[in-house]
Amino acid sequence: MIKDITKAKKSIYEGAPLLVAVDCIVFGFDKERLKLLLFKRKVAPFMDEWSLIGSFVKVDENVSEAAHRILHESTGISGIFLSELGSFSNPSRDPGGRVLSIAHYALMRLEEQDLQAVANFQAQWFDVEAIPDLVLDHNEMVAQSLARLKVNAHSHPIGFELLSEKFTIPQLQLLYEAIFQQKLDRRNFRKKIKAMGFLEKLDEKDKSSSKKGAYLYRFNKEEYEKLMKEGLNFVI
Amino acid sequence: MIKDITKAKKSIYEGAPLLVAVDCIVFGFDKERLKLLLFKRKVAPFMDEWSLIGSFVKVDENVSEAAHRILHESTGISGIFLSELGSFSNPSRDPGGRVLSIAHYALMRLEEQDLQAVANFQAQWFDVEAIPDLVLDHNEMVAQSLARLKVNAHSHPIGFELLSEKFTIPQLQLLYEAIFQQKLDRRNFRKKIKAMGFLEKLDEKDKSSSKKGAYLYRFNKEEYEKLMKEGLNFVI
DNA sequence: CTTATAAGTGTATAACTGACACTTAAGAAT
DNA sequence: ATTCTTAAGTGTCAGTTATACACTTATAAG
Repeated sequence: MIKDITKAKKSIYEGAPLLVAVDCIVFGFDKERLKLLLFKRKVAPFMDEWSLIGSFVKVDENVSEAAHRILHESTGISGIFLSELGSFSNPSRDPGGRVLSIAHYALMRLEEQDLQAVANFQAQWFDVEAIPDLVLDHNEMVAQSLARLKVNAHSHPIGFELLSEKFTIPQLQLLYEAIFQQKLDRRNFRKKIKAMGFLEKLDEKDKSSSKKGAYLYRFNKEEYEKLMKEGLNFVI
Repeated sequence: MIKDITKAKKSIYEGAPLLVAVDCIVFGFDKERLKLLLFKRKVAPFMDEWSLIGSFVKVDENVSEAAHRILHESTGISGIFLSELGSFSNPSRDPGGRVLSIAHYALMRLEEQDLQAVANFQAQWFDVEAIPDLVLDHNEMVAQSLARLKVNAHSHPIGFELLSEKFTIPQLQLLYEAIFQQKLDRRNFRKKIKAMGFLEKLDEKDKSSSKKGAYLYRFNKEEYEKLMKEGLNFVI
């Protein structure tokens, strides 16, 4: 920090600037499986290889703004949950130059149109169980994001960023099973999640996955925030 | 990322480079209280104001290496636990220029010599309950670090980075009380921490804080790592 | 009207958490 | 020598929470 910036510019970076980029690890949930958004690069270098979406931070924006902007420019997606994962700064991580990337992971609800829409951007949703080889250190970024997601899911109702406004309890359970990568007991899951008190049962049913149909619920955000302030422990 | 680096250098940063710095939030524990290491700046700007230690990342090192190097150069401290907190990137955070800082928090054992040694570097250990106004956004960095420390202390035996090799259970309890900012029950604390199974009782006593003396313990790292792999839940 | 399928529900046992009070060791004071 | 002071060390019980587990119900399909 602020030793002498003018000197720093000259002595540290002259002729070999350090560029700052943002990469986004975008997770979505299509009511059954956890998905990851990837892009097929259409230009050199790494033409035709799969990659996360990312670009450079501009001088007049902070990194969070950059992440939102880049995501919007590259996919049309906006207004979703984004959280900083951490920096990836190995000096030789990018053969094209010294680029430090601040990875962000994003969570979004996958509606029908999202599955279509991203195709216009040469993007594709992959099942997290079947992620291809990615450019640079992007596989490592994905692995760290999944680990972070697992940890955070224990203390935040992350599920609600990933589900559409109305969802069934079996859908919510599928999501948590995808995040934790383990089967959960149906009865105990329902008991716990209901006991937390921020689910609102609706009078509608979703019959897309069974004849009987499952009741739809809604997440009561006010109730949740009240509970968080009191120190909710969200253990599934 | 990697759209076209040559173009990026030109169009994004020409004449207004974005510099990358690292700031270190260094916590220590002196067997009684949680402390924070601060520096009195001896040069303009912000002469004579208190500040965290930080400097610029060099082109041939990653940010973690930079944090260790900067800490060593500024304090003589080396080989301590360091973890990335996150980026601070408000474009106007530093009036001297566009500097993005990646904050790292560090935990260290405070031995007698450390209390002396830092004086040679115009540094001073402050009680975390009494931190002065700091330059730039450093107070915010400290606040976020304390919050992170609180969260992490629940899932990692952070205490052991902050205590010297041999410690008593009452010292360990004081540390957790400082981190969580609440009193804990002596009997229950002892019960839980012992049940975790990675404390080795020694035949020595520390009589610095009572006539009776408290038994010294040692942290068994192998045992701890074995437990972590099996999925230890470190809840104090 | 039978069948197949996923949704929905309750209970009993074990494990854990949290509250709580007296005894002990040893130096200090008399 | 005896008493006093101080922090260290110890166990139990009650309440809560976690886990394991099996049958009934609603409805569309055949």
